[in-house]
Amino acid sequence: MNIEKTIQNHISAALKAEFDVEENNISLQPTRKDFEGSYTFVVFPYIKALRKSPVELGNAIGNYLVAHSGVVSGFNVVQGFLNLSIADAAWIDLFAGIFKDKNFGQLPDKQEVVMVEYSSPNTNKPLHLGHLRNNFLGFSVAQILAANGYKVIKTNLVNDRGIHICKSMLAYQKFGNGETPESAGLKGDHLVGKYYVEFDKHYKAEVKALEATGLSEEDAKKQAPLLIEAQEMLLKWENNDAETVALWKKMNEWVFAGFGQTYQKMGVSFDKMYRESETYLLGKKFVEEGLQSGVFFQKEDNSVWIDLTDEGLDQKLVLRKDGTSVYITQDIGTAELKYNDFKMSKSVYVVGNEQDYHFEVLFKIIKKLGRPYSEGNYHLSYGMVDLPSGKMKSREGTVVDADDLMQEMTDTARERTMELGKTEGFTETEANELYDTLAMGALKYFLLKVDPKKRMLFNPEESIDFQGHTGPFIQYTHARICSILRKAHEQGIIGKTTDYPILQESERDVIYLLSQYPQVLADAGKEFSPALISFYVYDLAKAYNRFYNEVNIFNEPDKNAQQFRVAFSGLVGETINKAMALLGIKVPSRM
RNA sequence: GGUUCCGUAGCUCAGUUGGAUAGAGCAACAGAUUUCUAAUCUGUGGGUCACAGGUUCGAAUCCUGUCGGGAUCACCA
Repeated sequence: MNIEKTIQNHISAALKAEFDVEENNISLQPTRKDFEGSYTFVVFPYIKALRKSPVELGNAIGNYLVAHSGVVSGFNVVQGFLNLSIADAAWIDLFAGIFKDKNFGQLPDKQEVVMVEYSSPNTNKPLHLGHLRNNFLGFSVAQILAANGYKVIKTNLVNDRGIHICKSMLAYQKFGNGETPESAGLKGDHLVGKYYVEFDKHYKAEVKALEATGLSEEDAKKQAPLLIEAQEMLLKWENNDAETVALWKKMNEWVFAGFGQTYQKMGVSFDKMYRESETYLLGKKFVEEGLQSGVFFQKEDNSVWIDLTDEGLDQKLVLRKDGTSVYITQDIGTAELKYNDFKMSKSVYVVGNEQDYHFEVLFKIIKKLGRPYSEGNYHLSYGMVDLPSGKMKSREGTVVDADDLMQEMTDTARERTMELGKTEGFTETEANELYDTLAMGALKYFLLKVDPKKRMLFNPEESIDFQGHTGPFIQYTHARICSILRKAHEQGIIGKTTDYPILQESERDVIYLLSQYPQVLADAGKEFSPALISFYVYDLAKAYNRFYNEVNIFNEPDKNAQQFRVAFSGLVGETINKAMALLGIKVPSRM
């Protein structure tokens, strides 16, 4: 039985019976802690039309609910707020209903395919902190949508071509001396990243030298020999030059091997990988067709553009004058390919908010081209991750490397666990698994608890915190519950949901939270917001911990109460497990 | 400069369509363990919700303006 629905229906009925008012959209809110009651109905909106005082109206509805609803046991009216107390029997009934429902937390099948594209790395440098937010978000959103009843396809569009790759390749060619990941003792992505930095160093030196000869900064940047070489290399690549392609393939393989390891540690996965090198030609084809049909136009230098001034935007380049494709060219091609593969009705792009403009343009172009996937495109635009020292800049070396960070977190988890002396009874493998679980739990929770749309600050000291509003706090609560269930099992206590005499305040709070789970899940799916789940599961863990401190299970003389509390703890543990899984976070049974 | 997002406690963040005395965590201070895991729990202090107007029974929330910050406006991806 859903208490909320029951009350809403009876308020509607009360308004109809007592005042002849049709109102089917009744909104309830949880009662503030300082007042008695569980649910509150605000009567203000109705007093004017009914010409009643708030107290009169509140009393009338309150009395009606006590008499008819079967769940409201009492009420009080403060100003315009009708606070309703719920009978224990109704809470227990609610709990029993959830306990029985094996599919609790899985919403009905929507018969709809949704694609979530995330990660989308460049193959010229290793992943960093910003990518962590992206990957955790993307994976979590995919889990949340699946729990909402969608068929979800996770994809990763790898930007494996373009001028940036050529920069790494060129620098490797010039300064690499045949180095390999094995010979350098580096992960492949880190090795390639090293040469990207190398390129930038030499390029800057060239620019400086040119400026010294009297060139303007702008001209110097365009005329630096290294950049020109890189541009030539891109042209050669697009013309399938054998040597260039061979080098490109070799370096890409290094990077993919490195990324694979990182993804595994992050605990993310994909159903399908797309490579920009496989989609840009299709994009070019659409540009040509669009040029014929007049969606695009060509300038004198042969570059191709779209005019979006009628939409309040600018003109945007879609093909360079040398015929090579740009970022958006391949995105047009990729969109087509993805749709052909999966015929999805919604497509979510998890990409940073610095690309808001890019996606606005992309979606408009798709519409102008009249593609069948013109609708349902959504840019999940998340804010940057800042450091206390300011913005991360890969070229200036102020990035936090993803691999390093995850390793540090694991080290910290190990230290912390040992300090607390909690490793007893663990094999070495189990212990290492635990450190990993805790480390990733802390990191993921830290990055996911903030509203995705907002930029956030990454404070290294706070992120490794294991107390308070953190992943490990929730994991700890789960481990505690498992401990109780183990003991109950040993003592042969079976959970049940009937014959429970009097509920504690903290038990009511927990049951209320449990009942909210489907709604929170639906909201999180609608908003694409793992943060909603994060806050929910934290609240649940906190409420359970309060119960844990106030109430004892195994010393409880009343066997009915004991059995109820075992069932109760089990359900909280399961719900924590489910909610954390939506965030991509594992929960240990001991810690 | 145009567009756009943001400004809530010392710090990091919540605050669902406008609802009561604006909430958590961290940090500070004071407590709780003969009993199921103290990575826990309880309590105290801490606020001009950037500022000024407006809308109304009622505004952190909606509207206008001002100030401050970010992103973007590339033949980079």
